[in-house]
Amino acid sequence: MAVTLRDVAARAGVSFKTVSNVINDYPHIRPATRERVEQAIAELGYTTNIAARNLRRGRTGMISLAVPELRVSYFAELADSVMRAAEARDLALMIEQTGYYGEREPAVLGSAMRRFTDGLILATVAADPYHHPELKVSYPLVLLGDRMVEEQIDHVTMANVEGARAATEHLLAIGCRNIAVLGVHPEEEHGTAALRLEGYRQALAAAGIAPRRELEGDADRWVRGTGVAAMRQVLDSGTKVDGVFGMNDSLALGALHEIQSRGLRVPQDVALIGFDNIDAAQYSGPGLTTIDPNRDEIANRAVELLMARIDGGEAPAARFTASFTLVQRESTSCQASS
Amino acid sequence: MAVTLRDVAARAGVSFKTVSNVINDYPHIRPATRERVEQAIAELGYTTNIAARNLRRGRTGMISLAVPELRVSYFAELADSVMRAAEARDLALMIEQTGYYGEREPAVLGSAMRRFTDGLILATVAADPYHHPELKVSYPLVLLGDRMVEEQIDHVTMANVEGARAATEHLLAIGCRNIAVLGVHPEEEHGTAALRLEGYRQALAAAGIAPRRELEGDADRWVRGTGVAAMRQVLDSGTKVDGVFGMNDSLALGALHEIQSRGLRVPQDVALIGFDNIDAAQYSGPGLTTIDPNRDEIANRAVELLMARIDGGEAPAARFTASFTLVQRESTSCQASS
DNA sequence: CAACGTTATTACAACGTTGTAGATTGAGTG
DNA sequence: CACTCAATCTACAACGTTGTAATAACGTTG
Repeated sequence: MAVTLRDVAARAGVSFKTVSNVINDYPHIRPATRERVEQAIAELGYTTNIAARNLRRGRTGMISLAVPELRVSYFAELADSVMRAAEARDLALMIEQTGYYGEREPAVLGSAMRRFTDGLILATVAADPYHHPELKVSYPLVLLGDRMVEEQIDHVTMANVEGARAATEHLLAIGCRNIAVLGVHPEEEHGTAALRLEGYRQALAAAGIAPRRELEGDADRWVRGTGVAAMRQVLDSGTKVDGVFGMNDSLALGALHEIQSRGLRVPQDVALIGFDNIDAAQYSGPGLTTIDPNRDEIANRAVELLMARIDGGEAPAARFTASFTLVQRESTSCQASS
Repeated sequence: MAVTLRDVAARAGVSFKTVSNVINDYPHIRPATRERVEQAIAELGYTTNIAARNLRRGRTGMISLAVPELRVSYFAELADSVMRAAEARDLALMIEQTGYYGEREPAVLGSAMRRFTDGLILATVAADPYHHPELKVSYPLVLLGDRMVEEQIDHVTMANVEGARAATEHLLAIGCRNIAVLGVHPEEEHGTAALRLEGYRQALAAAGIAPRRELEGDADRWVRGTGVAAMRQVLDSGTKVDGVFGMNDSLALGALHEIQSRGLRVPQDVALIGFDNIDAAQYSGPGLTTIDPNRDEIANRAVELLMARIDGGEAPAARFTASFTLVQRESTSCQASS
């Protein structure tokens, strides 16, 4: 069944080590020999036994990515990006799930499954940066998260505060003055919700506008359903709203639905902006303006950092914050100024 | 760095094979010995080297799942199901992507990456069952697809025709008589689109209703945007529509948007049903009635079949069609009968 | 207490690959 | 033509585990 180096060697009339050399591009091989070996490989359909190579080399060429839930679009798209980044470096990627609230993080961090791979990229949920699972693991680890919480570990993050601020400023720039924010976690001091709320408030403050609690819609999970509810909460308060910042796109899309079902027009009556730039944002009607956190950049940087660690880099923990861009679509276009 | 069986053995004062025996639950070990070994393992933080075990055992304990695109919700949710099914059997899962049109299928089938795993579950796109990549591979393979196209290979599929028929019958049952269908691929004879269209037509025929071309909305990719366009195509034709069957949920959600933005109410003016039961279907307003293809059942069966092949089962190619259920939500409720 | 049959443990040989170091070849040089 | 030095190839020993088979320990029994 399994064709080995020895089988190929026998067929080509060389030592099995020569076959190995051919495969690994050892420079000093006569063209004639190389050709004979390659032909034998082709004839026998040899493929190298990865388990043996891994054992010998002491590494697997696989890395793993742990995300909360694959079925959350943002993470599916992130996984897609990381997969491409890994592929570009000839690495295979394994995906693991830690649960929506990160409840399986400890299990994943300690998992035997992890032994399949050379290192781990962990997309933390990290609502509370001080209540972390044991991150002092003995293998290469890169964190992908909202904020840099852990001093000793490589960390790639996105510009949550700045992005949220830019989103809010965009609404201000097109004339909105009564801007709601959706997705607030009232009790939380760290984590994405707190950071993006901070950006929102910074923008308001810079424009000389005081934040108002009735414009802040709460939402625990950031999905469409809670977006609908949060929008409802704000609109039902009776306050005037001419702009909405959804702290992620799902919230914004939920809000879009609620706004339209009340007979209000987007963007004419209410302008709307999201955060994440998931695929669904461009398919809504109107298309959703949003902050693109540059997943490709995040993914590439994370894989790069991880590889450096795997290769034994002893540099101090690296930090990287990805750039973001504002993607303008119809949900904030041609707004009549207030 | 790496702790091996030998290190543990030295600490526990036994031969390294005894340690191996403890780990592998060999029955004849004295309790005292077992305890000593287990303590040594704990103290040294030993974890077994998977590469070595794989090499020795001749298998990896990993399987791979190839889907077109992870960012398509249906596949993300399918991957989630397969991951759980694999986990339940102590298998690790690797995910690969074959591209929206399956253009990377040949690469994945022949990929060296595949050598990491003991077998492959391939979610085929299979628009054309006769234009297949080389499926005569030498490793265990299970197909997950719309229809059973290949005689020689284990195949798990869903009841596309029956599901579509049930969806359409549901619309008929609540009184719809002018039922549009969205997502038609006019030139295609096989594949999901053709099958679901067939189910739609069967239901109409059984009710004594003739199909009408102007009620069939075309859509190449099945995403929200094309759903909007397909719905527009049908409504712009000026024909009366009181029910819509989206051949998947994304199409239906796109249609929902188009319908509502024309001031029509769902379900009062137009009832709407989808197919797939993706998460987003329950977050729309109104919630989307849809056909649930029972991904968990599909996933479990596929993993089961694959394991049997990996274990050397020589049974003739198995076929399995998952059951489906109709999930009723508001988009088809309390419809005033026509 | 010798002989026996379990129960526990261990020695040894793989699994298929790559790194190291040594052996061979062959061309160029004095 | 011996001599040197690359270029080319090969022998051997790992990597850390598990399967096989042999050995050691230990109660039981006659």
